[in-house]
Amino acid sequence: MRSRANLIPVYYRLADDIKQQIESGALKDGDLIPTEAQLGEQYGISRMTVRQGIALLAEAGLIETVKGKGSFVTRPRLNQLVIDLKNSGVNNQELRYKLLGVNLIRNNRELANELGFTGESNVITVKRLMFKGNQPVAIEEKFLRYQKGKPLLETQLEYADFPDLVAKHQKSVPVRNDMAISVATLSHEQAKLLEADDILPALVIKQVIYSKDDKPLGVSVMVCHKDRFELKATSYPISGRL
Amino acid sequence: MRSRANLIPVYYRLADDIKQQIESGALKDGDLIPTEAQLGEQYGISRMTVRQGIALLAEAGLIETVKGKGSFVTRPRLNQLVIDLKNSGVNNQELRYKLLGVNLIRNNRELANELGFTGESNVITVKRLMFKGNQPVAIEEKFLRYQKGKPLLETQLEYADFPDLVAKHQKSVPVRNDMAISVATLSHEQAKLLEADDILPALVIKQVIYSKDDKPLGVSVMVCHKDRFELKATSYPISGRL
DNA sequence: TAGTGGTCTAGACCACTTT
DNA sequence: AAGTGGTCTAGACCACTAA
Repeated sequence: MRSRANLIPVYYRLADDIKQQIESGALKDGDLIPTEAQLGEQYGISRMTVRQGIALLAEAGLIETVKGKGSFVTRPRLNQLVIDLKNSGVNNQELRYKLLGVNLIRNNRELANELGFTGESNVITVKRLMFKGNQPVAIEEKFLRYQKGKPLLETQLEYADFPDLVAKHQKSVPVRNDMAISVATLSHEQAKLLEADDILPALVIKQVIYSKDDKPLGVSVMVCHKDRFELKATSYPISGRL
Repeated sequence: MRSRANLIPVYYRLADDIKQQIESGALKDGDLIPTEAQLGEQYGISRMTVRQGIALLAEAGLIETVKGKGSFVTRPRLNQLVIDLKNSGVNNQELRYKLLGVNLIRNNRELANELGFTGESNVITVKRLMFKGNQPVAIEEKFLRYQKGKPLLETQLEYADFPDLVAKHQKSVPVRNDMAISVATLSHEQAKLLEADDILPALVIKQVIYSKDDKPLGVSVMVCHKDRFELKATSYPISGRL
């Protein structure tokens, strides 16, 4: 029953109406929203269409539906924060890259084991320096499980982000990326690259990308200048989709 | 057309089948999956049911559908990492809390302004120490916009996480949580609380919770012992729901 | 037993893309 | 013009929850 004048689907309008009621406080945490049948009646639409709207709200984390009971209002899940490496902070548009070196380290089973690359003894390393303007902000070192017949292209090495690079070089499909954020002190060499003092603390961001069977395919370690780099996250972006 | 023997919905089985094909590499990045009509034919189900399965895959970030064209396989979005404060690392189950103090700071418009609490001059502060076992791992200081007639309960102060506390104390509904992760050096006082050396670097996690109209409702600053605390994130969890 | 959400059908018309 | 996905209908039966 979409109005001809506007292009907004009915189910979307329904979802937005309820969202407004939640954000204004008219519907509070724990409240039941009207049943699907009631909403269908109110809006003069079929139940399947109502369900589309309700699905949107559930996706956004604004409601939770329980079979046999109804749909309850829940507070948005502000405990879940999302780091978007494509946009916020890390692989930002403003950032420039300088390739420091690419190496194929052969027959080093020790290193491979340390990285979790089981059954492999050859490791590819890629080292880059990240700049904001003319200031170096971070050193990034990537370790890739060696994959025969999947050469790395120059352009990828310089510009591709880590998940992309792994996807391009590996035959296994990458399905998970784990990140650990910690603090370390700059080594002499690192300090020189970042044009910083020796003893300066630094933010360390380590990523490990896994295949379906939990085999590590690649490891990335970023060492970031504490005053020039800040990692940002925001709450579950799905909430914003409505 | 659900089999009587199993309880798994058809649309779910369809989605899982395609997921397997993607993760095994049979369907690659950029490939078109069969059209909705074709899938309906293959599985002997109606188009609306096919669409339910396709919606699951799109939610998981495994495909993207384009009107008039079809559904394309996309690599899982490993650039989006999720920090789950409820489970991973921060407000962990294993952590214990010790309340250090609660204060109502009156008539301090300077502090309120600094926190972004426009039009407010009273600020509530809550300070806690977080323990893992008997070791202090982090100092957490929260600043809340003062809200008349919404007292803070003892149990909330000691156990509630930050978004919860804000939700309980504010009349405005919290809708966004922004986080910034940085590095600092421990002050003398902080070092003493964390039973650490004075000059030790520390991980600083700052959160700001906003209402619908982008008014800050609360600020939380966590100062974490570098060797006892590691912040963890993992790729978009929706991918795992299938 | 009555009410709820979960699954599914067999159609329809539309907007968009490609040929 | 033909094919695609997007929206929507008016039913149906089921599983679960509550009284």
